[in-house]
Amino acid sequence: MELRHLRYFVAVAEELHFTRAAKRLGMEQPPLSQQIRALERELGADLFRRQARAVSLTDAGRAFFDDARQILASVQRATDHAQRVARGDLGRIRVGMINSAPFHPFVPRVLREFGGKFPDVALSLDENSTPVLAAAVLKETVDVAFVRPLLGAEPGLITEALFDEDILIALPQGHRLAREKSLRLSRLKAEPFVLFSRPFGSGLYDEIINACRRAGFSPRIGQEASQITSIVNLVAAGLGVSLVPASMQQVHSVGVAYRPILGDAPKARMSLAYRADDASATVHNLVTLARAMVDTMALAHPRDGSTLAR
Amino acid sequence: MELRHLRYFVAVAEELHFTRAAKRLGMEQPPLSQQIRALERELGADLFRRQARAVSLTDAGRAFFDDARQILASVQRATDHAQRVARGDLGRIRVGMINSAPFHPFVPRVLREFGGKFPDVALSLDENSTPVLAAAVLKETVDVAFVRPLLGAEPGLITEALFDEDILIALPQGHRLAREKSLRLSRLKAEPFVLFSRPFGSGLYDEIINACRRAGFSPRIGQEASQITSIVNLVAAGLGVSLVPASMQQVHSVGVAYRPILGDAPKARMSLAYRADDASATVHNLVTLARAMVDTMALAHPRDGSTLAR
DNA sequence: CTGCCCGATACGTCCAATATATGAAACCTT
DNA sequence: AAGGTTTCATATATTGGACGTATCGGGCAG
Repeated sequence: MELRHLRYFVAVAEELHFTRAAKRLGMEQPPLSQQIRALERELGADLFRRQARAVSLTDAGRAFFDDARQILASVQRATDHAQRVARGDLGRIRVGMINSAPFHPFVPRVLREFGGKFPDVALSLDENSTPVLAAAVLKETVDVAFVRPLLGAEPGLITEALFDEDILIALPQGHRLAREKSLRLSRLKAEPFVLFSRPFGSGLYDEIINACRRAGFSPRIGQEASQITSIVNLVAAGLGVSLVPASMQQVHSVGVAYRPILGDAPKARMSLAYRADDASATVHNLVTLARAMVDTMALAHPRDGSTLAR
Repeated sequence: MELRHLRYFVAVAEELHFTRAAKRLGMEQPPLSQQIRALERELGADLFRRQARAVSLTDAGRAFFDDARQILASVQRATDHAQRVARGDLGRIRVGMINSAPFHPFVPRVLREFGGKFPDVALSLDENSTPVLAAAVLKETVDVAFVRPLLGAEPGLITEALFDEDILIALPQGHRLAREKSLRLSRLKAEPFVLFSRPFGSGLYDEIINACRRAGFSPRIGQEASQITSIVNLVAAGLGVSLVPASMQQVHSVGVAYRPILGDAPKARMSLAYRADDASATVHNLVTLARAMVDTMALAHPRDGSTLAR
């Protein structure tokens, strides 16, 4: 049995007239009659009663009619379905993001825009550190991730820079250095630092350490934390100073004073990571959308502490 | 798109290997590849990713896989479905029956047997008078009916005699004539009769009137009723005598005395009525079953007041 | 580098779906 | 009652497309 048989059968069942049905199907009547006969032979049951001037459905025909229409509708649905998935109009995307990402307006904005454009794509989120996210993308438990720089290149993983964000000095409120409007890095030489613990760290860690080195000192690590929010909390508690992405100003304005860096300053790069061999349209759509939004963001706020990285 | 494409696609999706799938489908690999390509072209979406040594499903392929399997299962179900309906294994039958039918053990027995043999055939019942049932069968609101004789033959309606049932004299308990064990019809000459009103009557009415005529009198109609149970009730109330099928003995043994007729006696014939052009297997099954049960009934109770009519 | 695995491509064959022509039955018209 | 019309079935020819055979080509392994 082929779908052709079902299409022909439904046409005849609807018209109850072979000649008219054939016309509607864009074919001649004899082959239509033949195909219906073949279908009946295969089923081992008559579907029509051919009376003198009236074609009517048998009981089996009536039963088969309902089923056949449903099947044809299912085929149509399956086709649409597959096409939508192929276009990325329908499906699922698992997005990873570094813990600091939600505080930069860009990331939530991209996700909101994506959700508006592709309402039938289920979006699931996973907040984590950059190395964990990179591994998750390669393991295919996450499709695309907003990450900070990796320590090294991962084969099969594309990390596409989106923008560079300024890094600010985070000081406990009331700290001696907080009286200044802006500071050179070297001023932090004697201060205890609150930073990522290395194994959890991203390339951002190296970026900061190197900037300190260039400023002539090696930061004294007082406290370690694995998440950016914890770092801000420790600074607020007066346990040390830190260097954090500008977008962290959004949190904890009480307890923490953020000051720009004078002179040679490190940058916090935000990148999009995804599998090099990922053919998924949803991922492609998200990446494309993010790229486009980076451009419009640059036009809208040319000097908001972020600069184009591409 | 044809079901062939879905079958091929499902095979490849299950094997993730064109050559193996082709073998499983009993064909060669090149035409299989071609058909899959054609399917992909028609959908406008790739279903497989052909890597060096590994075939895998794309997102669209995964979506289509689920749908395709369901469609193929639906086709199988529709086929089974139609075949079962054609065999009369599945469906519906609307059975009509004359009001007196439920009191003869035969009718409920046939229905019980039918329900046991064809549990997936929904059985609906309609109790009514013979002419109403005959009209209902022709109008196709009833498929088959247990009826008494019709006044005349109806074109397109087959009435197939099942058995003839004795007719008894129904007397009010304590009636003068109830002292007799059995009576000639002529003894009822002076009695007021309780009978069907003519328009509602079946051929049974004529049968009774004619038997009385043969016995030398025309029955004096005292009361009329449209249903056999009402007639028995009126007799029990002492409003007259009547002639009723023997199976009515089952009701109202108090209040009514039933006496056999001596000599020339009318018979109550039970027939099965159905449309001459009815091709329905359920109807055929019921009619065949009823015929067979008439035969076994005759063997089991050769002298129970019913005689074979065929 | 060579051999092998496996899907794609090229091309010929053949069947089956279709078209054309005609038949047959039933109903309508006159 | 005869002829015409409608409508589905049958007969036969045609053709397109599904399939098979042979071969290619890319990539991985040994």
